[in-house]
Amino acid sequence: METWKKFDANELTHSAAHHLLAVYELGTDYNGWARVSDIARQLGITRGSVSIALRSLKARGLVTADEHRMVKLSPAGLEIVTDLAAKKATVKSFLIEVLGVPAEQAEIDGCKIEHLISRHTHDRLQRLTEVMRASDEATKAVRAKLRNGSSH
Amino acid sequence: METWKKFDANELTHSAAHHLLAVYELGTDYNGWARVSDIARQLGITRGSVSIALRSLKARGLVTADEHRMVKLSPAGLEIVTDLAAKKATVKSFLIEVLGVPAEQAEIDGCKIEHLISRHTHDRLQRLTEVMRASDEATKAVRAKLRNGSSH
DNA sequence: ACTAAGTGTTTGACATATCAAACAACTGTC
DNA sequence: GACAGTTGTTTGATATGTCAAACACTTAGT
Repeated sequence: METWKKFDANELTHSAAHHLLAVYELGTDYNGWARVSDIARQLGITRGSVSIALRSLKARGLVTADEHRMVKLSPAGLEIVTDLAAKKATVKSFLIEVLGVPAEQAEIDGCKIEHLISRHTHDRLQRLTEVMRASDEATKAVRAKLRNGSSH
Repeated sequence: METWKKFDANELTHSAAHHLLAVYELGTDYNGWARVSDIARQLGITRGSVSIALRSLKARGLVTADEHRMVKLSPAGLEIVTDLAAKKATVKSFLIEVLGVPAEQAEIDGCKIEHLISRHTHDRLQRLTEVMRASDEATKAVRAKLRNGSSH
């Protein structure tokens, strides 16, 4: 069974995923552009580390830089990060709303797994989260059962 | 937000988790004892890599070796791996039974996240899986809604 | 204009996880 | 008992992700 080795056959490492997310989030304030320093600050790592990480993201065509060293997501990078942001949101909603995990723990767990789930799992998880949000009697009953077992 | 950096503040890396699981699983056939070669074969990596990985697991007191170089989980290692095996089972059941993810994809996704979820999330996920297995009318109705949305 | 601060890069270091190849020590077979 | 195969370890290599420190360049303050 060699499934476990496919871990790093992911498109994105944990580190790369968060660098891209940082560029994306910082960019919303500046028309898509972000600076190395701000990325470093946001991720809590040094400018040097970001500089090196961006090197390979540029090489992979996921980010671009202009003559003033401002950094921006490429179309390919934007596509990846959009997908990632959707997964992040779904996982977080699921953990908090459906499972009832405390927000802080949901943040920690979600952060670790958001970029690892497949398209398929994401779709199904999103569907489940939507269904569980409904307020018909059947759903309410299931939610109630779920709550009762919380003293685990 | 520095939550993301806690990724490797995990007790266990992906690699360490799978080495421990391998010792555990191989051990069931031999009274708890496993050999480096068998671990390597099971994980699909070289004996050398396993040898090095075991070095640090020994140093951390998670596995022990006897005079014939047979490897065994320590009590601490066994405790960790028992917990891990439970998470693995829960995540897999959830993905397959509740989400309806195909078994192979569930294997891939589950393998990536099983060792990353917290105790809390595991408990809640287990509860959800149990609740969704029930065959009362309310649960059936929710499962039906879930299925209807599968054409995503 | 000068100085101080901030910015991006590079370098050398370390840790993890892997490989291939070489090695020494058993195990088995004839 | 000798030779072949298997086993566990070590070594040197590679790749990623991080750090601190040094460097050069730009920006601001006065």
